[in-house]
Amino acid sequence: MKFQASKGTYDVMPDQVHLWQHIESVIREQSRIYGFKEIRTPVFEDTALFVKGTGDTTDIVQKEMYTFTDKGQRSITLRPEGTPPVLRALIEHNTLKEQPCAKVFYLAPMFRYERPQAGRMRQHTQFGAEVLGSHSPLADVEAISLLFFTLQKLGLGGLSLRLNSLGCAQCRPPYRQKLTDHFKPMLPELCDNCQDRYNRNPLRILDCKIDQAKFKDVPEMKDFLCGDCKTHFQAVQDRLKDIEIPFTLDKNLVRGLDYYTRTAFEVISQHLGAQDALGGGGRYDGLMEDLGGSPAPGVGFGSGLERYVLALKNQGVNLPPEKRPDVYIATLGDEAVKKGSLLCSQLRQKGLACEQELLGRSLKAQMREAGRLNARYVALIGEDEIRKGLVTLKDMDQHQQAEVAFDELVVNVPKYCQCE
RNA sequence: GUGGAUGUAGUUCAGCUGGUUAGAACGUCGGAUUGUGGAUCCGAAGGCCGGGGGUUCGAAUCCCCUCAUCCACCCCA
Repeated sequence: MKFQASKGTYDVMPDQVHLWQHIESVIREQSRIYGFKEIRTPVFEDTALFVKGTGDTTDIVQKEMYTFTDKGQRSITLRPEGTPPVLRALIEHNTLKEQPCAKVFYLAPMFRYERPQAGRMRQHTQFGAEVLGSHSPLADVEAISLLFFTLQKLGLGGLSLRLNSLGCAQCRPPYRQKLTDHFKPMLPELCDNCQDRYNRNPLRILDCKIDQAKFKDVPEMKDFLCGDCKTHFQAVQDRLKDIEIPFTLDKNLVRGLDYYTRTAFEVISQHLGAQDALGGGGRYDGLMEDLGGSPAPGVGFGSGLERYVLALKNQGVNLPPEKRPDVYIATLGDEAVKKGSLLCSQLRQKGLACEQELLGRSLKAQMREAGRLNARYVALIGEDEIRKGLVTLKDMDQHQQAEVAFDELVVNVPKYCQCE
């Protein structure tokens, strides 16, 4: 039996970790600048939270959830998306009663049972953010701009933002009716999938790539938007223009989740394959109430870090260099090994990143190792050094070395090692 | 869930229509330099050729099954 990572999961090995840490630190810093506080919720929740929040007509709930029964006979689900748990937590902790508006972000693993492919994993990591309590178009722009500028800050290029308005509880039902009326006569001509969508959520038919050609004279949401929705949508667009976020209107952008109202958006990258959305989101003015909280509007997004990584690699972005070890301690002989291990410990106490030989290899091999690790200095201790009570300190960049008294080196490290 | 492609040293890959001890590059280890890295040269280690079954005198190579990975559909981040 040879074990391997489960289907759709992967390991981030040590040589890749700095890329992830870089992305995560940019995300945290951007979130701070935009005034979003981090929130951490459990990896699993009561299954009903997603059935109710995400929506039982969605693919996520219908076929993609990791659901199991625990020993207490509770139905538990590994979270497939971040928004319902976040709202649950805000409701549970009465956050909006203490403050009228809350802005939170999360950076956490999500789980969906899907067939893996480029940019789609069963366990993936999402950066998401939510603005709760505000109807203002500015709230929409807060979410969109955090997403967009964070991607930009990371050096992701070839971005485009697509925008649409799905209307509200007042104006969407009539539109939905109009849409079903429109599709009814042509239903037999539509693909199997769309026939299914017709019953589940007719708006999603607009997303279909196969039948696009038949959609020429389909009624459009924009002609049905109520006055408030129209004003809101226009204001979102105006504010985006003010802050110079380019976007295109996409009347077919529907989003797969049931809870969206008004604004829906998506950021896609040219540098990705079929799964080209770096992030997407929208407004969900009814969701707080659906989940048992006091009515409150909200808007947010989710975005996939695996796709950031893919896109960054595909476009060949270079990253800030990894931190190098300050000192590599090379030793020859038993006494030297003991002395070296003491030096290593003392230098570490002083805050230097130190490595020592653990395999007892030849000096040549130790030097090669130091080179491979890109150590700034090598502290060499052999029999000569032991006899004289000193250390040969080699500057690996300058190819120079000098002898320094052991005690002097430990006491006065900065004088000898110019370390960042 | 559907379709296509691919599984050979640690890694990336050769291996033609089946024919002896399965190769290269990079990496690793050692040596040239008995105590000094990245370059160069020399050498070594390292493979149940994804797994199982079948055809054959003979299978990495052909057939079947299976598993896995990748890509795409679907859907989404």
